[in-house]
Amino acid sequence: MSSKKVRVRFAPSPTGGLHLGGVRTVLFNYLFAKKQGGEFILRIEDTDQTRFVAGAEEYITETLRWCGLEADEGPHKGGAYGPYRQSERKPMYREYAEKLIAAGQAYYAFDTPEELEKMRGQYKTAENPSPQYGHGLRDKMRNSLSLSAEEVNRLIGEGVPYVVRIKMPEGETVTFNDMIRGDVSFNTSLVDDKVLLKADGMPTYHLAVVVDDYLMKISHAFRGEEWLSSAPVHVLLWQYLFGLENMPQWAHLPLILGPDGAKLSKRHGNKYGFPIFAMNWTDPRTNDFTEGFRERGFLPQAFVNVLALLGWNDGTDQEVFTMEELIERFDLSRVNHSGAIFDFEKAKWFNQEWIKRLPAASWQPEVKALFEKAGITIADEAQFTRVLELVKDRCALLSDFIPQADFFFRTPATVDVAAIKPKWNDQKQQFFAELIRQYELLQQWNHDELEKEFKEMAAAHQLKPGDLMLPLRIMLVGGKFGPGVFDIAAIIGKEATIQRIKHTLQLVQA
RNA sequence: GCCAUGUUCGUCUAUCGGCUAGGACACCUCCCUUUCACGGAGGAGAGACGGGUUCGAUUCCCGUACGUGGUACCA
Repeated sequence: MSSKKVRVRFAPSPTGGLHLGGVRTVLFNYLFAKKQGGEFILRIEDTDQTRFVAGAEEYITETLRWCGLEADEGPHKGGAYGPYRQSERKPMYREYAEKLIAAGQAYYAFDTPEELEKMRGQYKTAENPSPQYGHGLRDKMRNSLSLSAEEVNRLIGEGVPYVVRIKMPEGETVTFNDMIRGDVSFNTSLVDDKVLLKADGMPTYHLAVVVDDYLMKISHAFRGEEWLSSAPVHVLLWQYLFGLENMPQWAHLPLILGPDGAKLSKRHGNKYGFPIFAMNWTDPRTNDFTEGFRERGFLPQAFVNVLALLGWNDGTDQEVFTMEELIERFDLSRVNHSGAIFDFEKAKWFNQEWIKRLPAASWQPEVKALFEKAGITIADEAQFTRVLELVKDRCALLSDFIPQADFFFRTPATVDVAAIKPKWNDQKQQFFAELIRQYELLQQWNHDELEKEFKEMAAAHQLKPGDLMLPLRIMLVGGKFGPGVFDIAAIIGKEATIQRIKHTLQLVQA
């Protein structure tokens, strides 16, 4: 076992966008595999044809690409263990289902959905709100255990639809060692006879995950904690089909929760106003839109960083990690056991850290696109870089660059005159009127010259520079924010500076 | 209901029997900054409850409570 090549897989169902929890599962898979020099496989679990959603698979692939978590094998790039879509592997599953039936470990069941519903209604009580199709009730249903062999053959011969269900043994204990939780045990009497092969011939997740993990030589299987309850079914299947010695090691990851403590869902995003999905997603059937972290203005490095620290830490106080560091430090034994509530404020902090750490060039194209979308054309890339470096400490999201820097490229739409007026007087009016004249004469239009001239003039007018800089800032920026005023004046140039001062002077007088 | 799993500041977490319980986000105060941030210094803020085991429990065991997940021909 230990000498086996590490092969892990992420096996999403292509039913919509990928949310935080899904991406974190990918991350932990990826980090674990890369640290051991193993392989990371993407497998599409599209066994439910009624839930197929166009574009979902492409969305998943693109999300992994954006996050820098690309698979070594998968439907988009092939590999030695394909196909990587379960719908394309359909013929492979039946033989295993038949094998289980032959061994008496599974059986045919002919109950229609209506009959199942009726059974649940009939046996439902206050103490047992969800009766199970298991050892207690299977004799009362229509299956190859309760029916005679002739009857079963006749039904199958007539083409009556059927499913294959696992026959859960009675009174046995199934135990397996979870890499995160340690030994976990289940009493098989309390697990129902899960459907393995559906009436349409497709396997359910339970059969498919076992067969494909075996066929694809998966060594370690990571999934969310919501799967823990069905683990005994999978363990039994491994025992029956391929031998426990070949079973991958399981790791059930703690869930990511919403602010109310329930498993994170799209609902939380709508309710609390933060993204849930990695990227924007619009459901093609309902047109239901869900915002993504990418479009909200997150850097992939930050997004990955946030996810890594939700349920894991390296034991030190370090919180900002590069992908290389994560791969190096990641250790399953340091993954928490309990679910973690997602905190959007903290996520923004991570993003801000990454914006500050990375050179502007690495995210400049994204920000430039945002500016152009806002109607601001960037002509001079070098100057744009200078502006971005100047304001980046003030931005937690890439979208923050627009309000923090648009005034470098266009006249402020509104000027906060109300912040100037109360302390305005004739002396200041005269000061700025002359400042315009002096600035027009200035030969060297740079930060130092602008400041020098400004201060000399303030002294000449017997005014305190501090009382004049805020008005100047508001004239140039429109409000009380932004980097140094003379930096701004230097960058926007003589013409714009003078024009903005003149414009505000008129507003103040009005 | 049953099964599984979990429970340290508001949130993410450290602690693998010695704790005056540490850090980060958010919050508050101050400094820096003639704006806003960034940065710096402080502050407030936690071991669900009850039993054991132990010289000593946040750490180990049991019980209770509460949370979450599961209980589909969905994954």
